Amino acid sequence: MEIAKTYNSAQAEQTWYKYWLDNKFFKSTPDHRTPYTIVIPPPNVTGVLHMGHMLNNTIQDVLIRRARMLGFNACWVPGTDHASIATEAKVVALLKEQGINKADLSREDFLKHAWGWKEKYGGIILEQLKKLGASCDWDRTRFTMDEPMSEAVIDVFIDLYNKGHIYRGVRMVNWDPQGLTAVSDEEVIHKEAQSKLIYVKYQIQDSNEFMTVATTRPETIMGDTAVCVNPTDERYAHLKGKQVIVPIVNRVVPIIFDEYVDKEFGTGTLKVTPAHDINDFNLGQKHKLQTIDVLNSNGTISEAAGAYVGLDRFACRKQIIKDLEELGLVVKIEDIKNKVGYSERTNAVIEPRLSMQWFLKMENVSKPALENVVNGEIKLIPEKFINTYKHWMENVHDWCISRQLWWGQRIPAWYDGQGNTVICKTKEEAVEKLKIKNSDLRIENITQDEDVLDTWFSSWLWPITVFDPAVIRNGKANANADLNYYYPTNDLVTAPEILFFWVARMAIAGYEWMQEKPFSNVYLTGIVRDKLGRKMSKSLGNSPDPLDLIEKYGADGVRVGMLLCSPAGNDLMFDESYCEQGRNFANKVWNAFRLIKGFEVGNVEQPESSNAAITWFDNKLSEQLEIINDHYSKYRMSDALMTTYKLVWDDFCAWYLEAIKPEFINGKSLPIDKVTYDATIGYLESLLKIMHPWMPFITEEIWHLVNERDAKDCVIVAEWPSVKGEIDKKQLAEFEVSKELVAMVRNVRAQKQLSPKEKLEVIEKSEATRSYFDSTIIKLANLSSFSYTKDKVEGAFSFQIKTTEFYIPLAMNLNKEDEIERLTKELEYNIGFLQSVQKKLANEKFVANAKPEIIEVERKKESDTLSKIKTLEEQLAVLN
RNA sequence: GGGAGAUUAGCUCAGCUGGUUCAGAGCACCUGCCUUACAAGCAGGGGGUCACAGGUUCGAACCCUGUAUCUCCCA
Repeated sequence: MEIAKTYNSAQAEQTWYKYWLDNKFFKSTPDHRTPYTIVIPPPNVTGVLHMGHMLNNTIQDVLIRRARMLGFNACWVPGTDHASIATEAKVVALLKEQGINKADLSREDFLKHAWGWKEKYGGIILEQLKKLGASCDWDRTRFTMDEPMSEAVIDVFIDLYNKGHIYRGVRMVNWDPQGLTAVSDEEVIHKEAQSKLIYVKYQIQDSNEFMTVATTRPETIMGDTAVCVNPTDERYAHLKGKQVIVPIVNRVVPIIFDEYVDKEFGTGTLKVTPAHDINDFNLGQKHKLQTIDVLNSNGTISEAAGAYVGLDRFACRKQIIKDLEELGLVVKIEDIKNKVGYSERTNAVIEPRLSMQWFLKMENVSKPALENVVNGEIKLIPEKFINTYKHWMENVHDWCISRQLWWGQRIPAWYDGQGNTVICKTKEEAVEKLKIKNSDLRIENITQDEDVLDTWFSSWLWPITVFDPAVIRNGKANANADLNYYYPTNDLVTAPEILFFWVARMAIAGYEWMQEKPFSNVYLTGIVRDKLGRKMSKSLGNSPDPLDLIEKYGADGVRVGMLLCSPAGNDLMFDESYCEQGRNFANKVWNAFRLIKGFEVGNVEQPESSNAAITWFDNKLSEQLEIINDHYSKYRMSDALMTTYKLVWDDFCAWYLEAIKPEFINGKSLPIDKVTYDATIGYLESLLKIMHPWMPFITEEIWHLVNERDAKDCVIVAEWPSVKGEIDKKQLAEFEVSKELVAMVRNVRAQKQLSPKEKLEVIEKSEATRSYFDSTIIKLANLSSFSYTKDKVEGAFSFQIKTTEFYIPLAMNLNKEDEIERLTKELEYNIGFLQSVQKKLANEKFVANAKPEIIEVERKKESDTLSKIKTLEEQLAVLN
């Protein structure tokens, strides 16, 4: 059979993904086995795969594939998030392209368009995940706005309302003037900006005196209802009880005194605009000030301002500065740096705005979610995030859950137009309930709240409702079989940026409705950045398209590449060269397979060298597998991968295969004996299993090329190899010395420019007459013989490994000067080393305080070095 | 402004309880090889004052204090 020299990834990926699907290997249903469950962080339904998804989902797939091989009933639930604001923005933009204005559409018509868009483009990202090899149970695919999932959201709202955790009120919210909706604190991104600090003069009423107020937001002057100074500020003490005139609108407002004002900032005076700043709002509440909202929802100046009506807020800012200057009221303008909030979804500058919203009281519901992370019931990986989590949970604010959008779950609040409100699922129920409150109820006057719920108000239920959306109303005691079996899930893999958005809230929901954590471990990945440390983003154009990478390097190559550079919780500086490394590794594996496949089994005796190599690799495999398992248990993914990489490349390919490879004589490879061949196939299969979670496609491909197999005999469902009971560490150490010896011989060849084909002789100075790996050494170093002597061999090239001396008799004459120089250097180093060791041992305090085993080690070092020095001196004596 | 973390080779990172010849790995680099599994490879090699300054200790990359720089989170 002709096997291609390089591995063809595209072909294998297509074949095996389909094969796995056809054989339902990803499918999970409850059975007698222990479940291992991951719920996917649902990507936005409108999203396309980016590098962050790649990283995130590769890690999940590695975990789920390994769990499957370990015999767990592995279940990875996929799905998408309706992402209300992002999706609605996209649909609005799309309609605009078609010349349709959202404002001209009814709610029903708009939703029809939105669903149409979702059906057409939604879920592209799930198809892309398949290219990556994601082994999700696709039959379980969920969408946060699926009918049953949405119903659960409403159940939750009603439940929380009935428990008294939800209230409605006028509060200062983060308003997105472009998306025309409130957004939560977490959806505001604060960025540093260059701003102008304007010093404006306000005249004191009935006086010619002015006071100067510094502001970065002069366009809100029309909403000023006070000027505030610090009560301890001497400069303004005489103004107690006075009033000032607000420029432009000439409103007379009081001067108030409050500790809140920073004497050092600006002029130590603050204009108070309760409608447009949270702190001013608080001041306004405290001092019972009037609130004048001078902005419309879209960021233009409102009627209430009395000036500049209809002008955009930023245009107004420019204009008002100009006008104030003309009035001679501007003292100076300073350039300052300050933080400005932007909407995460639309990038518009956020406007603090008073509006009627729904809130969830967080104080009580969040308690178990805090406790159980702090006490380790839910583990965060890496642990450093516990501090961040704790800090946030201890200072958690009430959650604004209403959004002025249409795409999402509509708030189940019903009004009768006469001031009565009821919370219930249907209009029919609302009628019944309102009737009790209002005897003159007119059904045509009943309206439902126009707002929808925050997207996170549905995704916080994800680990529960993907299994049983009805559990909220049925109660935990009546949970279905799926939820009972799969909940709590095992691992959650997500980005630290949504620790509060999502992770904390899922924990809250878990304890609220299941009285149990939603997951045991939260693995937090880093942000994928480019080589220069910049976040990958569309606008920068620095993000490669993951699908292009897959095409170029193969899915396995990209998976390996991603994980080679991804420490948990730290950002990763991604570079395509990692994918190249991944692809090269895949190719290495492919070629190892080609070599083995090319062996011709003959009726020959097993060489001693092969027998020894097998014994060694048997130990090595177990030793390394143990380390790999340990890395997995600590979620050290890169380490687990690198250990696997080296086990395959260095131990298996570079040493084992070289040791057992039949000799090549007269243009023909000799046959291999059956015992060695079978052992080698066995090792290859074990390695394929160990590599499978990282490189699912190539391992499956080779698995089926190695042997004829039954339809269901696939590496994806093969049993994870086990570590053998007793690992012979001594033998492993012995082989390390042999490797060193082989390397030394190769080194000598290179130095003396001897061909690798020329056989050399090596003699070891030792009491022994043979050791276990002699024949392997002869093979690997290409020796004519490897023998032992009790006496020195004169005139031969000599070197030491540990404390043992070796000789290589060479036909050519050694250059005396070179040898003396080499040996002298080594001698000097050893003398220096001896001194440092002896100094340590001479230190009474060291001997008194250090642990005995440490002192023992130092003594050993001393004696070893002494004997080494003795040997070197003897060698030099001979040369001189 | 408040909090968390980082700084180890050219790059990306390990270094877990302070003690093995402990200063490591992978990549990159340099030298030599087209040696019939693999040039996407093989063999060999160079490279770090562990950010800086103090301190604790018999002993510090590791613990403490301060400084500098960077990153992230929150307000």
